[in-house]
Amino acid sequence: MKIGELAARTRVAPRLIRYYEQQGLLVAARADNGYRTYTDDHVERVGRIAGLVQAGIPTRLVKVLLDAEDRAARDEPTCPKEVAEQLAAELGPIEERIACLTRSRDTIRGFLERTRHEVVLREADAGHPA
Amino acid sequence: MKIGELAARTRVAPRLIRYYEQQGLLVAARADNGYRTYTDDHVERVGRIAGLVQAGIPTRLVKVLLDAEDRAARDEPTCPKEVAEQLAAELGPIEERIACLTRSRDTIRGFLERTRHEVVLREADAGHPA
DNA sequence: CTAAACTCTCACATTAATGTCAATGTCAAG
DNA sequence: CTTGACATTGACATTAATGTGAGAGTTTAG
Repeated sequence: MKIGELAARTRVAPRLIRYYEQQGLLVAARADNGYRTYTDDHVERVGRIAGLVQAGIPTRLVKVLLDAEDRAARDEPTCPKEVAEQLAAELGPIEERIACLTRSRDTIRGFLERTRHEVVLREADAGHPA
Repeated sequence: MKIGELAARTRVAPRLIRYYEQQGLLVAARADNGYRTYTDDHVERVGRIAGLVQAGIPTRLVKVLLDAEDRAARDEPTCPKEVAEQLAAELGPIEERIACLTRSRDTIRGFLERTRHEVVLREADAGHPA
């Protein structure tokens, strides 16, 4: 598929897909005409990249992470010591982010539950007003 | 306490603490001399702000979130419909971020486990080489 | 064949979060 | 009282992620 379809499927702007490629997070084959061509695998890859970037992971680290995932997927647990150190250094901050977001998620859920009840009550009132 | 201590305790630069205040995420009392003064509560607050910002939540939304948490803490489940909508809109993206980060966390953990084993093995080899 | 829709590259603008520096004021210790 | 550490404000710089537009080639539908 071409970049437009990939963009549509991932809801990531073509501009960004090219940017991610430029940052080395993504490799795209080229058709004879120079157009980038992608496979279904790229859909997941781009989604993952965008997710991590939106979660505040800078592209430089996203690269390290995805490289690690790629190796894991290929059952290649070998990983240069230096990379392992980078990963280890990221673990803490990532866990903090998860904790922070989880807490906010729970807060929001709590609010929405109560709000939904209120709405229901209000609708009930509207249904049979005094 | 003054801004320096708060910065040290939260590991957030004074520059940013002031920035967060300017964005309305934080209210600081002022001493007679104009110095900002903080309480212990601010330590947690600033930590939370920094955590969310680093998790990719823009300050504008952090404000909405923290306002909600404040209300929840005060048992004030009332919340303008408009705010509830904003919260609802954030929920999805936040969950995605959590999912993304969680996956990366697991990948990293897996790697580190295996790496640790390798290191141990290598050390063992070093201990009694052929 | 032609027009519209896509693609390419390149350049420039923007936004948010942050760093940095300068000029000034305050405070605490010697 | 002076010096050094810290605070204040304000201006300016930077970085990363993104938006935007131009100019040129490609493809597809009519």
